[in-house]
Amino acid sequence: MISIPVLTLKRLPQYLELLYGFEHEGQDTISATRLAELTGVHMTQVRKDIALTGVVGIPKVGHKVRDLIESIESCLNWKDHSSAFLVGVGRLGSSLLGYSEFKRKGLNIVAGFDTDPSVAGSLVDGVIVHPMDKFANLCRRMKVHIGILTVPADQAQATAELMVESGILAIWNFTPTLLQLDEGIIVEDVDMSASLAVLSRRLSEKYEQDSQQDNKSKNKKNTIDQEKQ
Amino acid sequence: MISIPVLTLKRLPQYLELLYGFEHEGQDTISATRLAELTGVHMTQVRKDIALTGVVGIPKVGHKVRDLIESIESCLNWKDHSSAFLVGVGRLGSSLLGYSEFKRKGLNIVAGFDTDPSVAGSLVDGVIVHPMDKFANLCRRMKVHIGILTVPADQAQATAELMVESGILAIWNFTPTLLQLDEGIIVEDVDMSASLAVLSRRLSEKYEQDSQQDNKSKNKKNTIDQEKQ
DNA sequence: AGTATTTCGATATTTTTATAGCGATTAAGG
DNA sequence: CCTTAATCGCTATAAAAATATCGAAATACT
Ligand SMILES: NC(=O)c1ccc[n+]([C@@H]2O[C@H](COP(=O)([O-])OP(=O)(O)OC[C@H]3O[C@@H](n4cnc5c(N)ncnc54)[C@H](O)[C@@H]3O)[C@@H](O)[C@H]2O)c1
Ligand SMILES: NC(=O)c1ccc[n+]([C@@H]2O[C@H](COP(=O)([O-])OP(=O)(O)OC[C@H]3O[C@@H](n4cnc5c(N)ncnc54)[C@H](O)[C@@H]3O)[C@@H](O)[C@H]2O)c1
Repeated sequence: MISIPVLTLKRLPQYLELLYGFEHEGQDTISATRLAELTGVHMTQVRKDIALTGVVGIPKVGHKVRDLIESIESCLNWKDHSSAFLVGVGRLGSSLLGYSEFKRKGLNIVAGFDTDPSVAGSLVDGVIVHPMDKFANLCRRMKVHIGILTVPADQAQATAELMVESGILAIWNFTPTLLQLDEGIIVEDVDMSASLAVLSRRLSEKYEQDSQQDNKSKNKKNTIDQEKQ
Repeated sequence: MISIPVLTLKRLPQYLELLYGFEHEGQDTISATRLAELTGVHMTQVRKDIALTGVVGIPKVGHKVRDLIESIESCLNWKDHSSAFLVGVGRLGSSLLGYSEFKRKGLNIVAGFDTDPSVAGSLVDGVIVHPMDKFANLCRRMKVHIGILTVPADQAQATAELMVESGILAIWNFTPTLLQLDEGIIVEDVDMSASLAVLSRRLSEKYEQDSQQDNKSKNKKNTIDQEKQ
Protein backbone atom coordinates (compact mmCIF):
# COMPACT_ATOMS: atom_id res chain seq x y z
CA MET A 1 0.00 0.00 0.00
CA ILE A 2 1.55 3.25 -1.14
CA SER A 3 1.94 6.07 1.32
CA ILE A 4 -0.20 8.98 0.14
CA PRO A 5 1.16 12.48 0.89
CA VAL A 6 -0.52 14.24 3.82
CA LEU A 7 -1.54 17.21 1.73
CA THR A 8 -3.26 14.98 -0.77
CA LEU A 9 -5.07 13.15 2.02
CA LYS A 10 -6.31 16.48 3.35
CA ARG A 11 -7.64 17.50 -0.04
CA LEU A 12 -9.48 14.26 -0.75
CA PRO A 13 -12.36 14.97 1.69
CA GLN A 14 -12.86 18.33 -0.02
CA TYR A 15 -13.36 16.64 -3.36
CA LEU A 16 -15.66 14.14 -1.68
CA GLU A 17 -17.81 16.87 -0.20
CA LEU A 18 -18.33 18.33 -3.68
CA LEU A 19 -18.89 14.90 -5.19
CA TYR A 20 -21.66 14.09 -2.73
CA GLY A 21 -23.30 17.32 -3.85
CA PHE A 22 -23.03 16.38 -7.52
CA GLU A 23 -24.40 12.92 -6.90
CA HIS A 24 -27.28 14.43 -4.98
CA GLU A 25 -28.03 16.70 -7.93
CA GLY A 26 -28.02 13.72 -10.27
CA GLN A 27 -24.86 14.71 -12.11
CA ASP A 28 -22.97 11.56 -12.99
CA THR A 29 -19.69 12.77 -14.41
CA ILE A 30 -17.21 15.44 -13.34
CA SER A 31 -13.93 16.69 -14.75
CA ALA A 32 -10.79 17.37 -12.79
CA THR A 33 -10.88 20.81 -14.37
CA ARG A 34 -14.20 21.61 -12.72
CA LEU A 35 -13.10 20.23 -9.35
CA ALA A 36 -10.05 22.46 -9.62
CA GLU A 37 -12.21 25.52 -10.26
CA LEU A 38 -14.38 24.79 -7.24
CA THR A 39 -11.63 23.94 -4.78
CA GLY A 40 -9.04 26.46 -5.88
CA VAL A 41 -6.54 23.61 -6.15
CA HIS A 42 -4.58 23.56 -9.38
CA MET A 43 -5.97 21.41 -12.16
CA THR A 44 -2.87 19.23 -12.40
CA GLN A 45 -2.81 18.78 -8.65
CA VAL A 46 -6.38 17.51 -8.69
CA ARG A 47 -5.40 15.03 -11.39
CA LYS A 48 -2.47 13.80 -9.36
CA ASP A 49 -4.55 13.50 -6.21
CA ILE A 50 -7.21 11.54 -8.07
CA ALA A 51 -4.61 9.34 -9.72
CA LEU A 52 -3.27 8.39 -6.28
CA THR A 53 -6.63 6.93 -5.34
CA GLY A 54 -6.26 4.54 -8.25
CA VAL A 55 -9.21 5.57 -10.39
CA VAL A 56 -8.95 6.28 -14.14
CA GLY A 57 -10.98 8.85 -16.01
CA ILE A 58 -12.49 9.11 -19.46
CA PRO A 59 -10.97 11.67 -21.83
CA LYS A 60 -13.35 14.40 -22.89
CA VAL A 61 -15.79 13.39 -20.14
CA GLY A 62 -13.93 13.32 -16.88
CA HIS A 63 -14.70 10.89 -14.12
CA LYS A 64 -17.84 9.07 -13.13
CA VAL A 65 -18.96 10.72 -9.93
CA ARG A 66 -19.86 7.42 -8.31
CA ASP A 67 -16.54 5.78 -9.25
CA LEU A 68 -14.62 8.72 -7.89
CA ILE A 69 -16.54 8.67 -4.62
CA GLU A 70 -15.93 4.95 -4.25
CA SER A 71 -12.29 5.33 -5.05
CA ILE A 72 -11.66 8.14 -2.60
CA GLU A 73 -13.73 6.51 0.12
CA SER A 74 -11.95 3.22 -0.17
CA CYS A 75 -8.62 4.97 -0.33
CA LEU A 76 -9.42 6.67 2.97
CA ASN A 77 -10.89 3.47 4.35
CA TRP A 78 -14.20 5.23 4.89
CA LYS A 79 -16.24 2.33 3.60
CA ASP A 80 -15.86 -0.17 6.39
CA HIS A 81 -16.40 1.36 9.77
CA SER A 82 -13.87 1.50 12.56
CA SER A 83 -14.89 1.67 16.17
CA ALA A 84 -13.55 4.43 18.38
CA PHE A 85 -13.66 5.39 22.03
CA LEU A 86 -13.87 9.02 23.11
CA VAL A 87 -12.27 10.04 26.40
CA GLY A 88 -13.34 13.26 28.10
CA VAL A 89 -17.05 13.88 27.63
CA GLY A 90 -16.97 17.60 28.38
CA ARG A 91 -18.05 20.46 26.16
CA LEU A 92 -16.07 19.49 23.10
CA GLY A 93 -16.26 15.76 23.69
CA SER A 94 -20.02 15.67 23.93
CA SER A 95 -20.43 17.77 20.82
CA LEU A 96 -18.32 15.22 18.94
CA LEU A 97 -20.32 12.32 20.37
CA GLY A 98 -23.48 13.73 18.86
CA TYR A 99 -22.01 14.47 15.46
CA SER A 100 -23.44 11.90 13.09
CA GLU A 101 -21.24 12.96 10.18
CA PHE A 102 -18.32 10.88 11.43
CA LYS A 103 -20.31 7.68 10.89
CA ARG A 104 -20.49 8.54 7.19
CA LYS A 105 -16.73 8.86 7.30
CA GLY A 106 -15.99 5.45 8.63
CA LEU A 107 -15.73 6.41 12.27
CA ASN A 108 -18.10 4.86 14.74
CA ILE A 109 -17.83 6.31 18.22
CA VAL A 110 -19.12 3.41 20.24
CA ALA A 111 -18.63 4.79 23.74
CA GLY A 112 -17.46 7.74 25.76
CA PHE A 113 -15.41 7.69 28.95
CA ASP A 114 -15.12 10.22 31.75
CA THR A 115 -13.81 10.39 35.30
CA ASP A 116 -16.62 12.66 36.39
CA PRO A 117 -19.20 10.40 38.09
CA SER A 118 -22.03 12.74 37.11
CA VAL A 119 -21.26 12.18 33.44
CA ALA A 120 -20.29 8.52 33.55
CA GLY A 121 -23.26 6.22 33.30
CA SER A 122 -25.37 8.59 31.26
CA LEU A 123 -26.23 8.59 27.58
CA VAL A 124 -24.99 11.51 25.48
CA ASP A 125 -26.74 11.74 22.13
CA GLY A 126 -27.43 8.05 22.31
CA VAL A 127 -23.86 7.07 23.09
CA ILE A 128 -23.13 5.44 26.42
CA VAL A 129 -20.57 7.03 28.71
CA HIS A 130 -18.57 4.73 30.95
CA PRO A 131 -16.48 5.56 33.98
CA MET A 132 -12.83 5.82 33.09
CA ASP A 133 -11.72 2.70 34.96
CA LYS A 134 -13.58 0.51 32.47
CA PHE A 135 -11.52 1.80 29.58
CA ALA A 136 -8.64 -0.66 29.46
CA ASN A 137 -10.88 -3.66 29.80
CA LEU A 138 -13.47 -2.66 27.24
CA CYS A 139 -10.81 -1.50 24.86
CA ARG A 140 -9.14 -4.87 24.80
CA ARG A 141 -12.38 -6.83 24.78
CA MET A 142 -13.92 -4.85 21.93
CA LYS A 143 -10.62 -4.56 20.08
CA VAL A 144 -11.01 -0.82 19.65
CA HIS A 145 -7.94 0.77 18.09
CA ILE A 146 -8.91 4.43 17.73
CA GLY A 147 -9.05 6.82 20.66
CA ILE A 148 -10.45 10.34 20.59
CA LEU A 149 -8.83 12.55 23.17
CA THR A 150 -10.85 15.46 24.56
CA VAL A 151 -9.72 15.66 28.18
CA PRO A 152 -8.25 18.83 29.72
CA ALA A 153 -4.77 19.62 28.43
CA ASP A 154 -3.03 18.67 31.67
CA GLN A 155 -4.59 15.19 31.58
CA ALA A 156 -3.79 14.56 27.94
CA GLN A 157 -0.38 12.89 28.21
CA ALA A 158 -1.39 10.51 31.00
CA THR A 159 -4.65 9.63 29.30
CA ALA A 160 -2.89 9.01 26.00
CA GLU A 161 -0.45 6.67 27.71
CA LEU A 162 -3.33 4.76 29.25
CA MET A 163 -4.92 4.51 25.82
CA VAL A 164 -1.77 3.07 24.30
CA GLU A 165 -1.40 0.55 27.12
CA SER A 166 -4.97 -0.53 26.48
CA GLY A 167 -4.32 -1.29 22.82
CA ILE A 168 -5.16 2.00 21.11
CA LEU A 169 -3.10 2.37 17.91
CA ALA A 170 -4.26 5.77 16.70
CA ILE A 171 -5.17 8.85 18.72
CA TRP A 172 -7.26 11.70 17.40
CA ASN A 173 -5.99 14.45 19.64
CA PHE A 174 -8.14 17.54 20.17
CA THR A 175 -6.06 18.87 23.05
CA PRO A 176 -3.29 21.40 22.53
CA THR A 177 -0.86 19.03 24.25
CA LEU A 178 2.01 17.64 22.23
CA LEU A 179 1.83 13.95 23.00
CA GLN A 180 5.07 12.04 23.52
CA LEU A 181 4.33 8.43 22.66
CA ASP A 182 5.87 5.36 21.08
CA GLU A 183 7.00 5.77 17.49
CA GLY A 184 4.46 3.34 16.11
CA ILE A 185 1.43 5.11 17.56
CA ILE A 186 -0.41 7.31 15.08
CA VAL A 187 -1.28 10.71 16.48
CA GLU A 188 -3.39 13.10 14.49
CA ASP A 189 -3.81 16.52 16.05
CA VAL A 190 -6.81 18.70 15.43
CA ASP A 191 -4.94 21.82 16.24
CA MET A 192 -7.33 24.73 16.48
CA SER A 193 -4.53 26.97 17.71
CA ALA A 194 -2.61 26.28 14.52
CA SER A 195 -5.62 27.23 12.48
CA LEU A 196 -6.22 30.32 14.57
CA ALA A 197 -2.59 31.28 14.15
CA VAL A 198 -2.94 31.30 10.38
CA LEU A 199 -6.14 33.31 10.58
CA SER A 200 -4.70 35.89 12.97
CA ARG A 201 -1.54 36.40 11.00
CA ARG A 202 -3.25 36.61 7.62
CA LEU A 203 -5.63 39.19 9.04
CA SER A 204 -2.75 41.28 10.39
CA GLU A 205 -1.03 41.07 7.04
CA LYS A 206 -4.26 42.14 5.36
CA TYR A 207 -4.77 45.09 7.71
CA GLU A 208 -1.29 46.35 7.00
CA GLN A 209 -1.63 45.85 3.28
CA ASP A 210 -4.93 47.73 3.26
CA SER A 211 -3.64 50.58 5.38
CA GLN A 212 -0.64 50.88 3.09
CA GLN A 213 -2.94 51.13 0.10
CA ASP A 214 -4.93 53.73 2.02
CA ASN A 215 -1.77 55.69 2.59
CA LYS A 216 -0.85 55.34 -1.04
CA SER A 217 -4.19 56.63 -2.25
CA LYS A 218 -4.01 59.41 0.34
CA ASN A 219 -0.55 60.34 -0.86
CA LYS A 220 -1.79 60.17 -4.40
CA LYS A 221 -4.66 62.43 -3.46
CA ASN A 222 -2.20 64.79 -1.80
CA THR A 223 -0.09 64.78 -4.90
CA ILE A 224 -3.10 65.55 -7.02
CA ASP A 225 -4.14 68.23 -4.57
CA GLN A 226 -0.67 69.66 -4.75
CA GLU A 227 -0.73 69.54 -8.49
CA LYS A 228 -3.99 71.44 -8.38
CA GLN A 229 -2.42 74.18 -6.36
CA MET B 1 5.08 42.82 6.86
CA ILE B 2 6.51 39.64 5.43
CA SER B 3 4.22 36.77 4.59
CA ILE B 4 5.07 33.85 6.83
CA PRO B 5 4.61 30.35 5.30
CA VAL B 6 1.50 28.53 6.46
CA LEU B 7 3.42 25.56 7.75
CA THR B 8 5.57 27.79 9.90
CA LEU B 9 2.48 29.54 11.26
CA LYS B 10 1.03 26.17 12.19
CA ARG B 11 4.16 25.17 14.07
CA LEU B 12 4.50 28.38 16.05
CA PRO B 13 1.63 27.58 18.46
CA GLN B 14 3.28 24.24 19.18
CA TYR B 15 6.46 25.96 20.27
CA LEU B 16 4.38 28.40 22.31
CA GLU B 17 2.62 25.61 24.13
CA LEU B 18 5.98 24.19 25.20
CA LEU B 19 7.33 27.63 26.07
CA TYR B 20 4.43 28.34 28.40
CA GLY B 21 5.32 25.12 30.15
CA PHE B 22 8.98 26.10 30.50
CA GLU B 23 8.07 29.52 31.81
CA HIS B 24 5.75 27.92 34.31
CA GLU B 25 8.58 25.68 35.49
CA GLY B 26 10.82 28.71 35.91
CA GLN B 27 13.19 27.80 33.09
CA ASP B 28 14.32 30.99 31.44
CA THR B 29 16.28 29.88 28.43
CA ILE B 30 15.68 27.25 25.74
CA SER B 31 17.63 26.10 22.72
CA ALA B 32 16.20 25.43 19.29
CA THR B 33 17.81 22.02 19.59
CA ARG B 34 15.66 21.15 22.57
CA LEU B 35 12.49 22.48 20.97
CA ALA B 36 13.30 20.32 17.96
CA GLU B 37 13.62 17.23 20.14
CA LEU B 38 10.27 17.86 21.80
CA THR B 39 8.29 18.72 18.69
CA GLY B 40 9.86 16.28 16.27
CA VAL B 41 10.51 19.17 13.89
CA HIS B 42 14.03 19.34 12.51
CA MET B 43 16.48 21.51 14.38
CA THR B 44 17.19 23.78 11.44
CA GLN B 45 13.50 24.13 10.74
CA VAL B 46 12.89 25.33 14.27
CA ARG B 47 15.66 27.89 13.81
CA LYS B 48 14.13 29.14 10.59
CA ASP B 49 10.68 29.36 12.13
CA ILE B 50 12.03 31.28 15.09
CA ALA B 51 14.05 33.57 12.85
CA LEU B 52 10.88 34.49 10.97
CA THR B 53 9.34 35.86 14.14
CA GLY B 54 12.22 38.30 14.31
CA VAL B 55 13.86 37.25 17.57
CA VAL B 56 17.61 36.66 17.93
CA GLY B 57 19.19 34.09 20.18
CA ILE B 58 22.35 33.82 22.19
CA PRO B 59 24.97 31.34 20.94
CA LYS B 60 25.70 28.52 23.36
CA VAL B 61 22.62 29.46 25.43
CA GLY B 62 19.66 29.52 23.11
CA HIS B 63 16.76 31.88 23.48
CA LYS B 64 15.23 33.63 26.46
CA VAL B 65 11.92 31.89 26.99
CA ARG B 66 10.11 35.15 27.67
CA ASP B 67 11.54 36.86 24.59
CA LEU B 68 10.58 33.95 22.41
CA ILE B 69 7.04 33.91 23.76
CA GLU B 70 6.69 37.63 23.17
CA SER B 71 8.10 37.33 19.70
CA ILE B 72 5.83 34.50 18.62
CA GLU B 73 2.78 36.05 20.23
CA SER B 74 3.31 39.38 18.57
CA CYS B 75 4.06 37.68 15.29
CA LEU B 76 0.69 35.93 15.49
CA ASN B 77 -0.97 39.07 16.77
CA TRP B 78 -2.03 37.25 19.92
CA LYS B 79 -1.14 40.13 22.17
CA ASP B 80 -3.87 42.59 21.38
CA HIS B 81 -7.28 41.02 21.30
CA SER B 82 -9.60 40.89 18.32
CA SER B 83 -13.34 40.64 18.72
CA ALA B 84 -15.22 37.87 16.99
CA PHE B 85 -18.83 36.84 16.46
CA LEU B 86 -19.87 33.20 16.43
CA VAL B 87 -22.81 32.15 14.29
CA GLY B 88 -24.61 28.89 15.00
CA VAL B 89 -24.77 28.20 18.73
CA GLY B 90 -25.43 24.49 18.45
CA ARG B 91 -23.38 21.65 19.85
CA LEU B 92 -20.03 22.67 18.44
CA GLY B 93 -20.72 26.40 18.59
CA SER B 94 -21.60 26.42 22.25
CA SER B 95 -18.56 24.36 23.15
CA LEU B 96 -16.39 26.97 21.43
CA LEU B 97 -18.20 29.82 23.21
CA GLY B 98 -17.22 28.37 26.56
CA TYR B 99 -13.60 27.71 25.67
CA SER B 100 -11.54 30.29 27.50
CA GLU B 101 -8.29 29.32 25.82
CA PHE B 102 -9.08 31.43 22.75
CA LYS B 103 -8.92 34.60 24.84
CA ARG B 104 -5.31 33.81 25.65
CA LYS B 105 -4.77 33.55 21.91
CA GLY B 106 -6.02 36.97 21.04
CA LEU B 107 -9.54 35.93 20.15
CA ASN B 108 -12.41 37.40 22.09
CA ILE B 109 -15.77 35.91 21.20
CA VAL B 110 -18.03 38.76 22.18
CA ALA B 111 -21.36 37.34 21.08
CA GLY B 112 -23.10 34.37 19.54
CA PHE B 113 -25.91 34.40 16.99
CA ASP B 114 -28.58 31.85 16.17
CA THR B 115 -31.83 31.66 14.28
CA ASP B 116 -33.36 29.33 16.83
CA PRO B 117 -35.51 31.51 19.13
CA SER B 118 -34.99 29.13 22.03
CA VAL B 119 -31.25 29.76 21.91
CA ALA B 120 -31.24 33.44 20.99
CA GLY B 121 -31.57 35.71 23.99
CA SER B 122 -29.86 33.32 26.39
CA LEU B 123 -26.38 33.35 27.86
CA VAL B 124 -24.05 30.48 26.96
CA ASP B 125 -21.04 30.27 29.23
CA GLY B 126 -21.38 33.94 29.95
CA VAL B 127 -21.57 34.96 26.31
CA ILE B 128 -24.75 36.57 25.06
CA VAL B 129 -26.54 34.98 22.12
CA HIS B 130 -28.46 37.28 19.79
CA PRO B 131 -31.07 36.43 17.20
CA MET B 132 -29.59 36.27 13.76
CA ASP B 133 -31.29 39.38 12.39
CA LYS B 134 -29.20 41.56 14.67
CA PHE B 135 -25.96 40.36 13.12
CA ALA B 136 -25.41 42.88 10.34
CA ASN B 137 -26.17 45.83 12.54
CA LEU B 138 -24.07 44.81 15.51
CA CYS B 139 -21.24 43.73 13.29
CA ARG B 140 -20.98 47.13 11.69
CA ARG B 141 -21.52 49.04 14.92
CA MET B 142 -18.95 47.09 16.90
CA LYS B 143 -16.57 46.87 13.94
CA VAL B 144 -16.14 43.13 14.35
CA HIS B 145 -14.06 41.62 11.57
CA ILE B 146 -13.79 37.96 12.53
CA GLY B 147 -16.67 35.51 12.15
CA ILE B 148 -16.77 31.97 13.47
CA LEU B 149 -19.00 29.75 11.41
CA THR B 150 -20.67 26.78 13.12
CA VAL B 151 -24.04 26.55 11.38
CA PRO B 152 -25.25 23.38 9.63
CA ALA B 153 -23.38 22.69 6.40
CA ASP B 154 -26.30 23.62 4.15
CA GLN B 155 -26.53 27.06 5.75
CA ALA B 156 -22.82 27.75 5.58
CA GLN B 157 -22.54 29.50 2.21
CA ALA B 158 -25.51 31.81 2.77
CA THR B 159 -24.39 32.67 6.29
CA ALA B 160 -20.85 33.35 5.12
CA GLU B 161 -22.16 35.71 2.47
CA LEU B 162 -24.19 37.56 5.07
CA MET B 163 -21.09 37.82 7.22
CA VAL B 164 -19.10 39.36 4.39
CA GLU B 165 -21.85 41.84 3.59
CA SER B 166 -21.84 42.86 7.23
CA GLY B 167 -18.15 43.68 7.22
CA ILE B 168 -16.54 40.42 8.29
CA LEU B 169 -13.04 40.13 6.80
CA ALA B 170 -11.98 36.72 8.10
CA ILE B 171 -14.05 33.59 8.61
CA TRP B 172 -13.05 30.72 10.85
CA ASN B 173 -15.00 27.96 9.18
CA PHE B 174 -15.84 24.83 11.16
CA THR B 175 -18.31 23.48 8.60
CA PRO B 176 -17.30 21.01 5.92
CA THR B 177 -18.62 23.40 3.26
CA LEU B 178 -16.17 24.88 0.80
CA LEU B 179 -17.02 28.56 0.91
CA GLN B 180 -17.01 30.52 -2.36
CA LEU B 181 -16.35 34.13 -1.42
CA ASP B 182 -14.58 37.25 -2.63
CA GLU B 183 -10.84 36.93 -3.14
CA GLY B 184 -9.98 39.31 -0.36
CA ILE B 185 -11.87 37.46 2.35
CA ILE B 186 -9.69 35.28 4.55
CA VAL B 187 -11.15 31.84 5.11
CA GLU B 188 -9.52 29.43 7.49
CA ASP B 189 -11.06 25.98 7.60
CA VAL B 190 -10.93 23.73 10.63
CA ASP B 191 -11.36 20.64 8.60
CA MET B 192 -11.95 17.68 10.87
CA SER B 193 -12.66 15.48 7.86
CA ALA B 194 -9.20 16.25 6.53
CA SER B 195 -7.68 15.29 9.83
CA LEU B 196 -9.79 12.15 10.03
CA ALA B 197 -8.74 11.27 6.49
CA VAL B 198 -5.08 11.30 7.48
CA LEU B 199 -5.79 9.24 10.59
CA SER B 200 -7.84 6.64 8.71
CA ARG B 201 -5.35 6.21 5.92
CA ARG B 202 -2.32 6.04 8.17
CA LEU B 203 -4.06 3.40 10.25
CA SER B 204 -4.86 1.34 7.15
CA GLU B 205 -1.27 1.64 6.02
CA LYS B 206 -0.14 0.53 9.46
CA TYR B 207 -2.50 -2.45 9.53
CA GLU B 208 -1.18 -3.64 6.19
CA GLN B 209 2.41 -3.10 7.17
CA ASP B 210 1.92 -5.04 10.40
CA SER B 211 0.11 -7.91 8.72
CA GLN B 212 2.88 -8.10 6.12
CA GLN B 213 5.43 -8.36 8.89
CA ASP B 214 3.27 -11.03 10.50
CA ASN B 215 3.29 -12.94 7.24
CA LYS B 216 7.02 -12.52 6.97
CA SER B 217 7.64 -13.84 10.44
CA LYS B 218 5.20 -16.66 9.77
CA ASN B 219 7.01 -17.51 6.55
CA LYS B 220 10.29 -17.27 8.37
CA LYS B 221 8.95 -19.62 11.01
CA ASN B 222 7.79 -21.97 8.29
CA THR B 223 11.20 -21.82 6.70
CA ILE B 224 12.82 -22.60 9.99
CA ASP B 225 10.34 -25.41 10.54
CA GLN B 226 11.13 -26.72 7.10
CA GLU B 227 14.80 -26.48 7.78
CA LYS B 228 14.27 -28.46 10.90
CA GLN B 229 12.66 -31.21 8.93
C1' DA C 1 43.56 34.04 30.00
C1' DG C 2 42.93 30.37 26.83
C1' DT C 3 40.47 26.46 25.15
C1' DA C 4 36.63 23.42 24.46
C1' DT C 5 31.95 23.08 23.58
C1' DT C 6 27.52 24.41 22.46
C1' DT C 7 24.37 26.91 19.85
C1' DC C 8 23.12 30.37 16.61
C1' DG C 9 22.18 31.74 11.98
C1' DA C 10 23.58 32.21 7.21
C1' DT C 11 24.23 29.55 3.01
C1' DA C 12 23.94 25.32 0.20
C1' DT C 13 21.85 21.06 -0.97
C1' DT C 14 18.30 17.81 -1.19
C1' DT C 15 13.67 16.50 -1.16
C1' DT C 16 9.02 17.31 -1.70
C1' DT C 17 5.26 19.56 -3.66
C1' DA C 18 3.08 22.32 -7.14
C1' DT C 19 2.70 23.93 -11.87
C1' DA C 20 3.28 23.70 -16.83
C1' DG C 21 3.38 21.45 -21.32
C1' DC C 22 1.93 18.14 -24.48
C1' DG C 23 0.56 13.94 -26.85
C1' DA C 24 -3.14 10.40 -26.44
C1' DT C 25 -7.89 9.36 -26.00
C1' DT C 26 -12.65 9.62 -26.69
C1' DA C 27 -17.49 11.48 -26.93
C1' DA C 28 -20.17 14.48 -29.82
C1' DG C 29 -21.48 16.94 -34.00
C1' DG C 30 -21.45 17.51 -38.80
C1' DC D 1 -17.21 8.30 -40.98
C1' DC D 2 -14.35 12.03 -39.95
C1' DT D 3 -13.39 16.19 -37.67
C1' DT D 4 -13.56 18.90 -33.48
C1' DA D 5 -13.09 19.95 -28.90
C1' DA D 6 -12.38 18.71 -24.30
C1' DT D 7 -10.10 16.08 -20.97
C1' DC D 8 -6.95 12.69 -19.22
C1' DG D 9 -2.48 11.45 -17.62
C1' DC D 10 2.37 11.29 -18.48
C1' DT D 11 6.71 13.84 -18.35
C1' DA D 12 9.29 18.02 -17.45
C1' DT D 13 10.02 22.17 -15.10
C1' DA D 14 9.59 25.39 -11.28
C1' DA D 15 8.79 26.62 -6.62
C1' DA D 16 8.72 25.73 -1.92
C1' DA D 17 10.00 23.33 2.03
C1' DA D 18 12.95 20.54 4.68
C1' DT D 19 17.50 19.13 5.74
C1' DA D 20 22.57 19.49 5.86
C1' DT D 21 26.85 22.17 6.31
C1' DC D 22 29.76 25.33 8.45
C1' DG D 23 31.73 29.57 10.35
C1' DA D 24 30.93 32.88 14.17
C1' DA D 25 29.77 33.90 18.79
C1' DA D 26 29.47 33.16 23.60
C1' DT D 27 29.63 30.61 27.82
C1' DA D 28 31.90 27.61 31.04
C1' DC D 29 35.73 25.13 32.38
C1' DT D 30 40.67 24.47 32.80
N1 LIG E 1 -14.15 23.43 24.14
C1 LIG E 1 -13.57 23.72 23.01
O1 LIG E 1 -14.15 24.38 22.21
C2 LIG E 1 -12.18 23.26 22.70
C3 LIG E 1 -11.58 23.72 21.54
C4 LIG E 1 -10.29 23.29 21.23
C5 LIG E 1 -9.66 22.40 22.06
N2 LIG E 1 -10.26 21.98 23.18
C6 LIG E 1 -9.53 21.05 24.04
O2 LIG E 1 -10.34 19.93 24.27
C7 LIG E 1 -10.14 19.46 25.58
C8 LIG E 1 -11.47 19.44 26.30
O3 LIG E 1 -12.02 20.73 26.31
P1 LIG E 1 -13.45 20.99 26.91
O4 LIG E 1 -13.73 22.43 26.70
O5 LIG E 1 -14.41 20.00 26.39
O6 LIG E 1 -13.18 20.74 28.46
P2 LIG E 1 -14.22 20.28 29.56
O7 LIG E 1 -13.64 20.61 30.85
O8 LIG E 1 -15.57 20.79 29.21
O9 LIG E 1 -14.28 18.71 29.40
C9 LIG E 1 -13.28 17.85 29.84
C10 LIG E 1 -13.91 16.55 30.27
O10 LIG E 1 -12.88 15.61 30.55
C11 LIG E 1 -13.17 14.94 31.77
N3 LIG E 1 -11.91 14.50 32.35
C12 LIG E 1 -11.03 15.20 33.08
N4 LIG E 1 -9.95 14.46 33.38
C13 LIG E 1 -10.16 13.26 32.83
C14 LIG E 1 -9.39 12.07 32.79
N5 LIG E 1 -8.18 11.99 33.35
N6 LIG E 1 -9.90 11.01 32.15
C15 LIG E 1 -11.11 11.09 31.55
N7 LIG E 1 -11.88 12.19 31.56
C16 LIG E 1 -11.40 13.26 32.19
C17 LIG E 1 -13.89 15.95 32.61
O11 LIG E 1 -14.69 15.31 33.57
C18 LIG E 1 -14.72 16.69 31.54
O12 LIG E 1 -15.96 16.08 31.38
C19 LIG E 1 -9.14 20.40 26.22
O13 LIG E 1 -7.88 19.84 26.14
C20 LIG E 1 -9.23 21.61 25.37
O14 LIG E 1 -8.00 22.30 25.35
C21 LIG E 1 -11.52 22.38 23.52
N1 LIG F 1 -20.71 18.76 16.31
C1 LIG F 1 -19.49 18.51 15.92
O1 LIG F 1 -18.78 17.86 16.62
C2 LIG F 1 -18.95 19.00 14.62
C3 LIG F 1 -17.70 18.57 14.21
C4 LIG F 1 -17.17 19.03 13.00
C5 LIG F 1 -17.90 19.90 12.24
N2 LIG F 1 -19.12 20.31 12.64
C6 LIG F 1 -19.85 21.25 11.81
O2 LIG F 1 -20.24 22.36 12.57
C7 LIG F 1 -21.51 22.79 12.17
C8 LIG F 1 -22.43 22.79 13.36
O3 LIG F 1 -22.52 21.49 13.87
P1 LIG F 1 -23.35 21.18 15.18
O4 LIG F 1 -23.16 19.75 15.48
O5 LIG F 1 -23.01 22.16 16.23
O6 LIG F 1 -24.84 21.41 14.67
P2 LIG F 1 -26.10 21.84 15.52
O7 LIG F 1 -27.28 21.49 14.70
O8 LIG F 1 -25.98 21.31 16.88
O9 LIG F 1 -25.99 23.42 15.61
C9 LIG F 1 -26.25 24.28 14.57
C10 LIG F 1 -26.82 25.57 15.11
O10 LIG F 1 -26.95 26.52 14.08
C11 LIG F 1 -28.20 27.16 14.16
N3 LIG F 1 -28.56 27.62 12.84
C12 LIG F 1 -29.11 26.92 11.83
N4 LIG F 1 -29.24 27.69 10.73
C13 LIG F 1 -28.75 28.89 11.04
C14 LIG F 1 -28.61 30.09 10.32
N5 LIG F 1 -28.95 30.18 9.03
N6 LIG F 1 -28.07 31.15 10.95
C15 LIG F 1 -27.70 31.06 12.23
N7 LIG F 1 -27.81 29.95 12.97
C16 LIG F 1 -28.33 28.87 12.38
C17 LIG F 1 -29.12 26.13 14.71
O11 LIG F 1 -30.22 26.74 15.35
C18 LIG F 1 -28.21 25.39 15.70
O12 LIG F 1 -28.27 25.99 16.97
C19 LIG F 1 -21.94 21.86 11.08
O13 LIG F 1 -21.66 22.44 9.83
C20 LIG F 1 -21.11 20.65 11.28
O14 LIG F 1 -20.87 20.00 10.06
C21 LIG F 1 -19.65 19.88 13.83
